[in-house]
Amino acid sequence: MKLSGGVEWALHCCVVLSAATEPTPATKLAEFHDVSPSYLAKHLQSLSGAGLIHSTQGKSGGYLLTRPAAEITVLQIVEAIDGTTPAFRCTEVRQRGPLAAAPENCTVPCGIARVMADADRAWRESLNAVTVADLADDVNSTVGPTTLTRVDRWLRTGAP
Amino acid sequence: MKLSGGVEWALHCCVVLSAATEPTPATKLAEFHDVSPSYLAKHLQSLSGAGLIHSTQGKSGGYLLTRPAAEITVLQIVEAIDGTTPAFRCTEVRQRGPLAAAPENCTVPCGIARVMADADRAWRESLNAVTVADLADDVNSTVGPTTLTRVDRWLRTGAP
DNA sequence: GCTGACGTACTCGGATAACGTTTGTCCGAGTCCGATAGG
DNA sequence: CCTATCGGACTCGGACAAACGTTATCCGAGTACGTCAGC
Repeated sequence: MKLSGGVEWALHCCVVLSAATEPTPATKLAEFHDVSPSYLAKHLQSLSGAGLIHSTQGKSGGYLLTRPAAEITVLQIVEAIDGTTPAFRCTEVRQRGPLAAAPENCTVPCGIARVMADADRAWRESLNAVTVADLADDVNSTVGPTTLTRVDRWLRTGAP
Repeated sequence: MKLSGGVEWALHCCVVLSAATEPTPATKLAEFHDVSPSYLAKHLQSLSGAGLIHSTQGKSGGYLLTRPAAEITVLQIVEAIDGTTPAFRCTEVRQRGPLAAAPENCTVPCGIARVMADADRAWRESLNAVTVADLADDVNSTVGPTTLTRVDRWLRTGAP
């Protein structure tokens, strides 16, 4: 089981965008994180398609969060990049083979599918309990109180 | 994020093996579930390598659980097939780019990595709370009390 | 009748190809800012 | 001096290849059982 690598980039980008005071183009975000601009653009499009960020075109265009950072959860970002389909997909093995169960007896998921679905739910609930604002606060309290302010200044002026 | 399809087969096989009274060859398990024998064998090898099932060769050889079903958790099976590496892998983005953090300031994981690790832990704890014996009980209480007994009889004789 | 060795058939185990998904890249359509010319 | 128009450059968005991992398969090494010959 592997999560798409773009999830990490998207999360960092959202934290950065929560500190941005004006639209930030994808190239700036890519330069800031030192990653491939083309590939990052692809993931930002996914975030845009999910309605988490809003894009404006033109000379001073770029991306901006559509909601306050406290109203965007980590789960929403993960699902925007990685999709909402559960990791485990039941193929109804019990309905195959010589002792197959009849379809009319399979109105409820089998025990294995239920266990996996419960675990998936626990995973998603854990991610849904944290917002982008929480992540931003963590950065400020860990690295330094003025970190995100300096990030915003770098995005606007390029000064460290 | 997608889980290996072999996980489902491995779980079903372990439930069946918990009912088996004598070594069961891979071909029987494949026939019972109506899946590819060669590919199922590969996953059974993974389970064997993890020490969850024991293999005996020869004419009446096959696979058998190494422990009582109540001492084998779903998590152990999932990790045997899918590996123990977490779904999210932190690439230390914070140490890259123009405002990179110094490595000596990165003694603890960043907030994003912590959140993802917490979710992973919740997922694994949820899976670790269920044993193969629980799954077997569920089958007996859902389909019928004699289901696994009939499965064992089919494995030995071939009679439905 | 009992014991020992042998042959056979069946088992697992690892090494080997084909497919699909993810990753990575590129170019085109659309839009806003600034310069410029006219009133 | 103010305003309307035009040009240019920068932005996002979607369509197009390459690489990795998963899926699927095969054949070889090893072992326990059944048989058979000898005692």
